[in-house]
Amino acid sequence: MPKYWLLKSEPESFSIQDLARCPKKTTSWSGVRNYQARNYMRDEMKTGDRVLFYHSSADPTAIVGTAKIVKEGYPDPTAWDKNDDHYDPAASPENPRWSMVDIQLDEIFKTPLPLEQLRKVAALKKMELLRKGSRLSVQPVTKEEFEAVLKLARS
DNA sequence: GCCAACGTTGGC
DNA sequence: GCCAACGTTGGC
Repeated sequence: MPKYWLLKSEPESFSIQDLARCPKKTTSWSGVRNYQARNYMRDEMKTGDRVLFYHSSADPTAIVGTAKIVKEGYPDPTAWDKNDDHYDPAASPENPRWSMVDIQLDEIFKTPLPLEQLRKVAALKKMELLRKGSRLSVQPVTKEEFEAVLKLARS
């Protein structure tokens, strides 16, 4: 049974269109520096899990497509790269501290689903993304929520 | 181990 | 740009 997730990205730094241009439409999800998000990637994400791709700090903020996990949690080497924006002096190859997964694009929605629209959907009432103050950049999504989002994208 | 100060996220 | 809602840090 696959699990379901939502990944946030600021399109100014990495958009779903950028993902479409990657070799094999695949990228490593590096740079996450939050323990809860790391734990999901390191411990719970499995190959074949499905992903909703969300554009934060965008106009409008919206779920813009889907992807899947193609490689399970492994060390994030940007953590010990001094020139990387997400450099962490406490991380090293011996003690990686941060993890990432690889994702591959499945689909870019013809029409993005903005937050405003998602808030109107009864099936998504409890979705973590829509909770006030929700900041987690890697979130679990229920099967029901994932399917409700897909249904919206096709309507 | 508490908690105030600080830094960050992210919608608006 | 504002600011609410976080998460992290570090003094004690």
